[in-house]
Amino acid sequence: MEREAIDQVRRFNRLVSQRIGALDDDFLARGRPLSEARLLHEIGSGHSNLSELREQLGLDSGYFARLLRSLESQELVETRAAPQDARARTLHLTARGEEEFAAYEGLSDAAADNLLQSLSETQQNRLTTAMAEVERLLRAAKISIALEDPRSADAAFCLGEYYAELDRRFDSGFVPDPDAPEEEYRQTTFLVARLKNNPVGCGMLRPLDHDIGEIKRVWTAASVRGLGVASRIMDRLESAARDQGCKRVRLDTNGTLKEAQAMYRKRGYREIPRYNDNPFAQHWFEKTL
Amino acid sequence: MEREAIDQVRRFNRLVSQRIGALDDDFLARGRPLSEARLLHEIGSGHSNLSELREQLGLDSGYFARLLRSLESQELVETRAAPQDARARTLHLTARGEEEFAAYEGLSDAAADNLLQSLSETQQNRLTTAMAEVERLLRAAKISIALEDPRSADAAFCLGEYYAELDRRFDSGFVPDPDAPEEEYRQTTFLVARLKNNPVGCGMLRPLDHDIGEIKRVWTAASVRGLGVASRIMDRLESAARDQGCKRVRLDTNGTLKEAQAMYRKRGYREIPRYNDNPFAQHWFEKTL
DNA sequence: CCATTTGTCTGACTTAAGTCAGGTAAATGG
DNA sequence: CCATTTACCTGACTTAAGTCAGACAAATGG
Repeated sequence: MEREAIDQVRRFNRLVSQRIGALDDDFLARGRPLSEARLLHEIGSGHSNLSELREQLGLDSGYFARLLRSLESQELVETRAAPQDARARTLHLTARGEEEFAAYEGLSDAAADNLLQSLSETQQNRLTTAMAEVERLLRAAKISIALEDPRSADAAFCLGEYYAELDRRFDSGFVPDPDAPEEEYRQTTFLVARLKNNPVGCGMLRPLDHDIGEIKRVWTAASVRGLGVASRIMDRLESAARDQGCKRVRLDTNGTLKEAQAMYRKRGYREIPRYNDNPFAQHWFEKTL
Repeated sequence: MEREAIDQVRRFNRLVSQRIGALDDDFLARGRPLSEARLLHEIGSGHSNLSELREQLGLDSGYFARLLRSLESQELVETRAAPQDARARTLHLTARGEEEFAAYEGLSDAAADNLLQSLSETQQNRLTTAMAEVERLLRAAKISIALEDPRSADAAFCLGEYYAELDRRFDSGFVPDPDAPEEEYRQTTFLVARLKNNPVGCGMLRPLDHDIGEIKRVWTAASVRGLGVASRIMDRLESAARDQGCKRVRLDTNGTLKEAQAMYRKRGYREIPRYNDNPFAQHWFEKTL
């Protein structure tokens, strides 16, 4: 199973990189080095900030400057001083640049369409559906989850976002608890999910009783919802609880958080009577580990 | 819809080529140019014929020789004269080469596993399933279907394979009709499906009555079954029939060809009474276009 | 207001990757 | 058996892609 999955991924990579390689060569077809074509494409797609773009493409600043000079000498791109900072530069396509950009777009579209056209309609639909799934999951795989100090800046950011959302969604609004004492922090397992170093989710576990843990503050940024981040956080928190010797975990929630409740039930949580005096809680759940 | 599908394909390509690029760089991590690493990998995977491999990788013969010299000087690869032809050479890994090959394999496995490990188990299954689907369909998309003279070598090859298979599968064996007269060929629409110029499927349409066409000899090579090639051939034949003014198409089949019958029914064919005297036919179908 | 940092640029270099024009020896077809 | 083809090789070259050290001017922080 394991072996099969790895082989599938590797076969996929091999096949796709051939295919994609072939598509990329179409870029070359317009008689321009690939790096220039790519840069032109990025500028045309609205990246007008030089340093940001260089950072994103991960290129050496000298090399990048030279690529720009080349595009300028072809009169495809103009650079202007940035309004706020005379050292920085902004990038813009000229009219000719726009034309070239459109030509590349047309080529890329044609290549994609060509691929689709060699399939029946049913197959086309299956292909795009499967591609969307692969894309979604590759995106999800880029998100890493790690232990974090609950007093760190990233933890604070996640909690801030979480509280703001609760305040928006609860009928009664929401006011967070005051900060927990040091003692409590020490016993807390706090996880942060990150996409390229940006925090996009969190969740925590704390002891409730000698063999019961409580899961709290599971949050996912809107930008990454539907990627199963909350599930992965829950997985990790539950296995942490198990490692700490808990037999059961509990959690509470508000009636307006329907998706969360659906997830809890799907993960095997059962509704139980009120076990705390949280004024914002309307449902209480428990799962036996 | 169209637009969305194209965008999905392009988004997928972009995302995947980044990911794959990152995987490929891992090859570089062993301090060897990518082309050498790739060549080593191919030789290790059992490609021992120099000219075949060069052909497959599409490399210049001079360049290829140089790559080989480099691998030889690193004592990773040995070349020997081919037994049947003293001009040709065969390629083999040395013991050190095997070690390096195993190291690359390990790295690739680790990269794939690393990707999988950052997903939940459910997500891993979904990812590999979707990848298998994409792979299957990309493979299918490489198959092109084109009009062909029914007397060409490729058509003869397909028909030969088709008849051989019928002979194997029919309880009574199978003996093909003698060649049709020129007149009949002229009215026949013959299609051949090809994968990289190798014929892997065929199918034909001929007029049966003034507004009825007959589909015959739809065959798919075992190596590409399950990729929907037969469906695509049927699509093309039916639309050819429509273009020729047919209102209905008919076909006959033998009882042992269960998959074919299932496909016909799925495509809207209904069983009808015997309409010809084909001694090998046991079922007759018709579809209104 | 001055030392330092930041954002961009130039010049001099390297490496990977590939092309092209021949050259040699074995095989092959008439 | 000889002219031609085939399979591989070498040497001389090119191009894309990138690295690195340092230069310069604007911004910034104390």
